[in-house]
Amino acid sequence: MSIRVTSWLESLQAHGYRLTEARRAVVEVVATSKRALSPLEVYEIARRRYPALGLVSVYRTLEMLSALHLVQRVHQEDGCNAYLPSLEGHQHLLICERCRRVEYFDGDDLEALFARVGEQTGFEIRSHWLQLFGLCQACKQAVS
Amino acid sequence: MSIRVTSWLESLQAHGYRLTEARRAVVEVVATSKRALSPLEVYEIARRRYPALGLVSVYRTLEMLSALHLVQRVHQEDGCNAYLPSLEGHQHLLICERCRRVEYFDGDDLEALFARVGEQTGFEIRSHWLQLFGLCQACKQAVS
DNA sequence: CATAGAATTGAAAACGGTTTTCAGTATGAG
DNA sequence: CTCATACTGAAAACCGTTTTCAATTCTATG
Ligand SMILES: [Mn+2]
Ligand SMILES: [Mn+2]
Ligand SMILES: [Zn+2]
Ligand SMILES: [Zn+2]
Repeated sequence: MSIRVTSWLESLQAHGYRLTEARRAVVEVVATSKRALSPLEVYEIARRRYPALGLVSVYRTLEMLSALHLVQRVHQEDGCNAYLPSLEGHQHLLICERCRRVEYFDGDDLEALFARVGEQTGFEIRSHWLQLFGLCQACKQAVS
Repeated sequence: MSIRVTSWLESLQAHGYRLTEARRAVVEVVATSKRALSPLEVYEIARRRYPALGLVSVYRTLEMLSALHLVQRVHQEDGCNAYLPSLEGHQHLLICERCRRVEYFDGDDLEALFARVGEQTGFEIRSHWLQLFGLCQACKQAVS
């Protein structure tokens, strides 16, 4: 059992949620995924372990995990309904346009840019998204 | 009549589309907006000029304008169905979280970051999104 | 371990934004 | 002006998501 699965289940419990088979199945799928999954994809995969699972429970569990900042929604040109484990703290995503595999990175240094843009526009800047798109190593070879 | 309205209408015509009242109404609203507008918002505003307008035509016109790269879809935490005029070339958005007003900026220098992340992950980086969120001058005062 | 009450479940219905269908209309080339 | 056809709006269909609800499952407590 992945450490992340255990830790998510403990988090749910610590926030007063009960541990049920439906939640366990959803958590196991999402917490161990290396790619962004839509609710329907989560449903189809999780049902292999727990066939009685309902799609509604996938939505409800994703909403909880989202409120606890354990998952985040990923936006792409071709859809904005995929979810991914959130790492600790602020980080950015690099997404494979072909297979949806995701890598995390940080180390952007945009403070100077924010200051300049804030000054020029009069905006108070509160947050930002920086997301890269491309092809992962496997898909790069598959395509060429 | 705004230069951008004229230019969009010419673009549509140049690509073989007919100029109709419905299209004119939609183009006039979207091309002159300083804020990202949802199809329904476009519909409601455009109907003040052309009451016979159907919501379907808003969708159809937005799709054309999008294919011609004259508008772009804007993604936000609370929804991804708003459209905005696209400026020439690559640029980034700064969006007011309260009123959706948008400013454009460029001058990001992220090439070094892309090179480093590409190297570390093995990805071929093809594009990126950089979007800032905050409060515009007017909303900053209204909130405080 | 047994109980009881509340949280949770999945099925079905409802919802809301978007797309398709279709018969009538307006556009623009000739 | 005429005519073929691109385009229209209304209505229906569609599809992902949310709500409703009666039945079931947890878990705190004895
Ligand atoms: Mn950052
Ligand atoms: Mn850029
Ligand atoms: Zn989005
Ligand atoms: Zn504002």
